[in-house]
Amino acid sequence: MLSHKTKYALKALLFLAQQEPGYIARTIEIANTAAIPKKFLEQILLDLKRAHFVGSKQGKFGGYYLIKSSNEITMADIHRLFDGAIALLPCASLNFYEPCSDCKSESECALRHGLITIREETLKAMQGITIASLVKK
Amino acid sequence: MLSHKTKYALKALLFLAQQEPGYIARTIEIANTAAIPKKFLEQILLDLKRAHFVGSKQGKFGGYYLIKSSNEITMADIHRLFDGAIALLPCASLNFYEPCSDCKSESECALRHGLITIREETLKAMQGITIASLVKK
DNA sequence: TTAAACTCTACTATTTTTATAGAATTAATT
DNA sequence: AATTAATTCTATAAAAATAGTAGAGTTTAA
Repeated sequence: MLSHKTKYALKALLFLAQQEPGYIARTIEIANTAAIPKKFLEQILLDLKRAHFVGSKQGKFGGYYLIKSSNEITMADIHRLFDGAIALLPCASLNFYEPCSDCKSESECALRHGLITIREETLKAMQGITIASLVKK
Repeated sequence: MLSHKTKYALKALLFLAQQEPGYIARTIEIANTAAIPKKFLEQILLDLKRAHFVGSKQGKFGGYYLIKSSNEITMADIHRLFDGAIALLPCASLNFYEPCSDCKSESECALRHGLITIREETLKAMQGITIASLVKK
């Protein structure tokens, strides 16, 4: 399941993607439209900025805007940024790999093979969904 | 990501599936082999029993055994039992459906469509992995 | 100089997860 | 009947993660 943080991030990106090119949206505007607690959204937008999905303009009349094309931002990207691994266990993860402490031999682990298959399919699906594809529907 | 509970449940089922037909395994035996805290495993086995995946024999020489064929127990089943919905949000879930409180119109929700697509693919993959298929590898 | 915005760090409250404890019950054996 | 060894059940506790809040600092336009 997605955390609220990831859900809020997606809603914020969706909002930004629907604005005119060049438009700078204030946090409060996004918060009100997308029903997100404002102070919580501030942190999320800052994280999105640090990950180079959005840009910001400071000071009066400042705000946020997309700097990455909405068809290059996938569900997988945002999930990984806020909720971490797509895989069901770290041992089956590409970006958040960690060996299991209780696993004797990884290559002989019965579970891992199945989890890798599931991760491959889920990742494929999540990479197929972009902010742009969501806006279009 | 899977909770420890779900991971432990899968390891316990994997253990049971690898025993001779008719064999009754004690909790402590499963716990030691699969590296699961014994008291935690007791709860898990009880849940698996209530969900009719395993049966139990009480008293001396009692224990647990599979009552469902290992090729009829899928990753999706066990995930749902312990970790709940496969979908990324309740509004996109089949078995744990709940409307979003902050969503005006579900049919117009941009996010939901994508989440349903992802759930369909993930579910398909998870239903394709069974305890039997894991044991075989 | 003021107003309005983002930036940053710290904190707190809540919920969920991960166990642990211990008494009660059941059944086989002696 | 007593003993032993197992499951069953409820309650509790400790730890971690999540969700949200507070407030001071910085930046920029007017």
